[in-house]
Amino acid sequence: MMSKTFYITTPIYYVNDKPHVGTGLTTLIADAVSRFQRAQGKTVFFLTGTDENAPKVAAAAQKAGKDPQAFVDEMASVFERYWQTLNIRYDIFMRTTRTDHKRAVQRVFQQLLAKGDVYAGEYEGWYCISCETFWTGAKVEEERLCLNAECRKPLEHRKEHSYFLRLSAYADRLRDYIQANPSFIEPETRRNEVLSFIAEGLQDVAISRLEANWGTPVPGEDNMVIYVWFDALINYLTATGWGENGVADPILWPPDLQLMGKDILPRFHATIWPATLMALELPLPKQLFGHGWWLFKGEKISKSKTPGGLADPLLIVRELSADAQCEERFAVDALRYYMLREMPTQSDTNFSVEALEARYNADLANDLGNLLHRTLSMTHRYLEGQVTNAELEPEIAAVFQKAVRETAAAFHETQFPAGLQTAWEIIRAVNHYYDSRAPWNLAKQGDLAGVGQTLYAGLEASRILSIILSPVMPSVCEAIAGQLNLPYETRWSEAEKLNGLPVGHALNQPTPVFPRLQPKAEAPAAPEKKPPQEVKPMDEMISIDEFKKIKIRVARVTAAEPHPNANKLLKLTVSLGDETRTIVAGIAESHTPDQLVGRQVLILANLQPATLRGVVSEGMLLAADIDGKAILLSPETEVPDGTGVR
RNA sequence: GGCGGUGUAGCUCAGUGGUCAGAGCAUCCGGUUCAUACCCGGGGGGUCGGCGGUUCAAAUCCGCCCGCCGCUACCA
Repeated sequence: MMSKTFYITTPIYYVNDKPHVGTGLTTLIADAVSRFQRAQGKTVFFLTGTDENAPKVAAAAQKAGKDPQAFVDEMASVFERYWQTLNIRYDIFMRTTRTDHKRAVQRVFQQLLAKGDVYAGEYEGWYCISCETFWTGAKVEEERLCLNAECRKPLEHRKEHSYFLRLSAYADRLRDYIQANPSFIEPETRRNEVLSFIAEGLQDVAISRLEANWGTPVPGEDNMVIYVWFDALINYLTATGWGENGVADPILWPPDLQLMGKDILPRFHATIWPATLMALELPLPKQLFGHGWWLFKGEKISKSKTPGGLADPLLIVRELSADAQCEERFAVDALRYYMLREMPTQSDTNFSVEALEARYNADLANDLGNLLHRTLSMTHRYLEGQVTNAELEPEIAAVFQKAVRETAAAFHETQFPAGLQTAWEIIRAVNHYYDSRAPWNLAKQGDLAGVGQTLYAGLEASRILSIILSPVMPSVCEAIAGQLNLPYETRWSEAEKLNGLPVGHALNQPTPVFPRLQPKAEAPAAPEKKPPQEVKPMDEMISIDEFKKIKIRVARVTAAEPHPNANKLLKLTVSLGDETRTIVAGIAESHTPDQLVGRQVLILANLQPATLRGVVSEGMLLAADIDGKAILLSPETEVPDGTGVR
């Protein structure tokens, strides 16, 4: 029987935006793991792809004036181009618009329906069209805004016939499984998060949506499609050909490693997904790995705050390549190295061009590149470019072997920062060794045998590095092998061997792979670049008539007290002259009650009342928002309470 | 607020009871010159977030507090 293939996946990405450094990181980790596993002799099946069945996609296509299928085709190819440029070698680019996928999803649906793990019911609740999610809870009832912090759009009340996945029935099994198999969810902090998420109680999830035009139709229903997340998760299964007969291919199934950002782990990959597999009586993935996020200057990457160029891997590569005068494919490898050397695992990590450049110079130009270059230069200068001695001193050989072993152990655990750090021990050891042996002095003394023996350490180090670094920097490693006049070798077992360069082997002339980055001349007080003003499309504008519907009035705070049942809210009593109202405001973190009494403030007066933690609020306090901190607005001079604002 | 993390040199981080607490980068000094102004050595720089406790011995275990992060829950 054939041995099990190493099956590794990234999430399939939403096609409504091009890749950024976040999706780039997940995909890069997957590529490096794939290359490493291949180097270990495994057959690898590496899946990435695009999630195309979201109703939002159809809407975006319509807006762009395109046919939805043409639109997703275009976006899918944008992703494929990105991955090609970053030298990502996947085996399958999965797309959920594939008919075999859709058929297989329907098969899952029918199978679970027959078993009772999917049941028909009625869904009533608040729905975010943009996020394609129903939200529940007191907060939603009150504010009717999407709970997704990035979205916060108004929700729509929907009551619809729906199908549910009986997730609640799997909560105990899931919890037990996770506890019995700690390596199922890594790293540990994610595992704890998932366990507490489950402990809070898993609700059955609606897995159908009313929608006729785009998505995977629910079997036997008109105008109903499968919920896009449920549809998307199943891609990992349908990509293996499961849909053909409903039997999992034992060569491929289950996945060995499923990578993703931490945000989509608890709610989807660690609950809905394994519960679905349990319901299908299929083995669960061996491991779900949720890495942390890249931050920009300590803040979460976001479309509004992060300058576009910083988040686009291709622009970063292009700029580095231009600044350093290195080939673009090597700049790609430099970015790959940086991302994996500093990859966020437990917590989030800052991403910065400065840090990338620091790694480039210190690790790649000064260490890796320079070691190869000085070694080859001396070989040509003293030994006519030939290997004259193929015997490593035992001490240095031991260092190499230990580093190769430890690097492999770290890569096996997806610990690239540790693995790369260990690999660099080899470089450090050779630089030390050169310093103690001073082959340039040996040459002056005519001890060419000594020179040959010393330089052999650098040659072997370069050969070994060209193998063990190739999961991370494939193009660079190929170039190193080329300068050593060796065929490009990626098999790890060849790195474990010593003395791989025979006496008499002729080396090629060295060329710097990573030319050193020169410190940028201080830009002569470049004027602060203003981001181009975004032109608001007309549909975000409102008419004067719409504005006239909004009644803003001046009110005086006559009393203020903490909300009896909430710690971020204050309960205010305000006077509008002829009328007194109670207003609940979320300003307890920025204001104390006594700071407010007597003040004039602006309120939105014709807002529907809402109950907030048991207190009816009859209006909304207006305030400027500085990172969530409220700065209250007041009239320029005292005016009669209740004065209207226009 | 609840739950889970985290806080160690200017920066990024190792270090889960036991020599004066470590590495890389940065910085300063020295050496070297084969090499991409590179490499090698050395120095400076830390009350290991704070306060208590356990112990012969704590960055490491326990308790409380503070800061930051994540999930979650009331910022109309």
